[in-house]
Order: sequence, then structure tokens, then C-alpha cells
Amino acid sequence: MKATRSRAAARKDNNKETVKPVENRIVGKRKAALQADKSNQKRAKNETWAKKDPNKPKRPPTAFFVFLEEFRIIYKREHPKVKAVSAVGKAGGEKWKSMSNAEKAPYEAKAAKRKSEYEKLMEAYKKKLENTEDEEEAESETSKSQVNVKDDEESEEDEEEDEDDD
DNA sequence: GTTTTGATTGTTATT
DNA sequence: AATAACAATCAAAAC
Repeated sequence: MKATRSRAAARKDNNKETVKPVENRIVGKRKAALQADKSNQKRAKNETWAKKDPNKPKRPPTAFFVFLEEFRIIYKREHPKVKAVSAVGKAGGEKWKSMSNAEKAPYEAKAAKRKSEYEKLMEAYKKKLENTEDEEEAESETSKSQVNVKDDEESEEDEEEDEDDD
């Protein structure tokens, strides 16, 4: 199935996400863009790639994924020999469907919490972008009523660079 | 040697 | 509204 190279390859080809329509509806057959992302970051420094968000908040894990994280550990304990991620995925999916809403409740709750954090991160992320991208600030609100004269202290502290450890 | 793929479902994002 | 894309994972496969 090389046809399903997904945007992962496209990303390395072009920083732009050339979202090409999947074959038909094979949704569960493409991802792995995270690993490439790591390399992309490195490459971004070397090349003019740019367009790489260092701290872009990723989508919050769904209840299923939260459950999977736990299930993975269990599965590995039961099948220490299994090294295929697909195996856990399959088993997890099967079990997930076997669970009742009550069982999924805690996972959904956690997922919901993650979502909240995601939104918050997204907000901060957007703010950062504006700050970074704002080259010229149009100050045209002279006659308008500026109410932001309070205190706009921006929390800029997370600026740790990724150092490579040998 | 580095990059990609594989598999699951749910949720976010875009159209 | 609907559909596409992506969220983790880790080792093997592919290039």
C-alpha cells in the first residue's frame, strides 16, 4: 500500500500539507507524521523550510487513545513478544467496543480534560503566533476607546530550545 | 541510515 | 453537514 504514503511523505516533500485525498475512505491507514516532524524541525534550522510550529498543540487524545495508552501496557505485559503496534491497535479497538459506556466514562472524562488543556494551549499558541508574526502594529484606535490599558503581561518563559544530547 | 508505515477509534478542523 | 486528517506507539520494512 505505498499509495497511502499520507502527508507524511508529502510533508518532507513540501512543508505545505499537500492533503491529497485518500484513496477512498481508508482513514485508519496513515499518520507517522510525528517522526518526520522531528526531523523537520531539525531541517528547518538548516533550510529555509520554516513553517514549522515548534510548540503547536497537538490534538488531544480521544477516549479511545487514552484507553489505548493503558491498554498498550497491559497488552505488552500479556504479549511481550508482540512488537507490532497494529496488534495493540486491533486488540484495543476490539476491547474498546466490548466495553460499556460506564467503562469508557473515565476515559472520556480524561479525554475531556485533555481537550480543555488543548484549547488553552491553542489559545496561547495563537497568541504567540500573532506576536511573532505581527510586524507592524496598526495603531489606528486613537479615537476609539482603548480598554486594554490595564495590565497585559505576556507570559513568555517557555523558550527552551531542544538541545541534542549525544 | 533515515523515513515511513502499520492499526485502532474518536475528535478536531477544514470545506 | 460531511469528510479528511490526525492523535500515540515502536519496531520492522522500505527506500
